[in-house]
Amino acid sequence: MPELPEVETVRRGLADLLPGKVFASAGQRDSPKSFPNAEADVRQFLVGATVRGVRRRAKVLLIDLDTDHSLVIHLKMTGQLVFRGQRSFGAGHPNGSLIGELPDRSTRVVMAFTDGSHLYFNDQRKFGWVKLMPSLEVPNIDFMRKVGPEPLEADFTAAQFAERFKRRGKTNIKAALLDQTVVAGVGNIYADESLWGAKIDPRRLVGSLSDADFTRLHQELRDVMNLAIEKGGSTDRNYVDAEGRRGSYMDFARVFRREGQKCPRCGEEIIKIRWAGRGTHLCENCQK
DNA sequence: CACTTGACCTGTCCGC
DNA sequence: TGCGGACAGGTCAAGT
Repeated sequence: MPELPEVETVRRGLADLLPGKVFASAGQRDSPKSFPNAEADVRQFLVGATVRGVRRRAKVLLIDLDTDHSLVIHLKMTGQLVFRGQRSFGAGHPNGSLIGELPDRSTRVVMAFTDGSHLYFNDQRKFGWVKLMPSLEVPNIDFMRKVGPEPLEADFTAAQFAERFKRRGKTNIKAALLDQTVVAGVGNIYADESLWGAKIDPRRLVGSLSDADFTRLHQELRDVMNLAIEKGGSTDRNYVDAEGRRGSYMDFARVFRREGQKCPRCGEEIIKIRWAGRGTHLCENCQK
């Protein structure tokens, strides 16, 4: 999915577009799991509600409403949240949208605003969801209670980062990085990219890493995620931002999806293996 | 509790 | 061009 940099890019787009808009309607098209909300709640707390702001926690988006309710949204693997103004436009429009007419066959939820604009939730694989709930309950859902700290917070130190991994000492560093309860927002792309940057083999046991290893990994993870946000995220397949545009981080990736190419650091061949249940890219020559 | 594996879905690509 | 299988950026539940 959409990992932290992609979700943050969508958040920034929506934060420019949505505040002040008033919901006119919202409903699922053919996939009840994508929008599992009682019709009565939608009528009472969403229709007529004004958007106050858009937040992100880990890979979760939060659209806050003036009814003290929030739309809680997870894009999972293939989710997209695409905004369209009153005048609809398709591929090739000057704004660079890659998405054509909406809704399309992967549109699961359509949200309309009173000014005639729309927000579409597209999700090919139907893993994602849009849930309406009281804003005060959001911190109490299981995921929010368990999720680890935000890696890009200014006061998140290398020492705190290393400390978080202690309870996962017997597993490998790749699996631990993907564990959202250790640190929030890391997915397969930025796990591989940051491990390459820190020169750490993804198969290493967490317990075997030194303080210096954690310090490098902490720095590389923050650097690569900040660069990815600057580039509008990674579009490997489905990901697009709030206006349907692709991200360009994949042009800058060092190992992810670059198997068979030369390592930009040492020139040896980048390989792809199956590890921690995921496709994993590395340079065996410089990641130890 | 820590850890691993399979399930949830649809679409695409690759080998036969 | 058809078909089976593997795989795809993420969590969960259920197993050991």
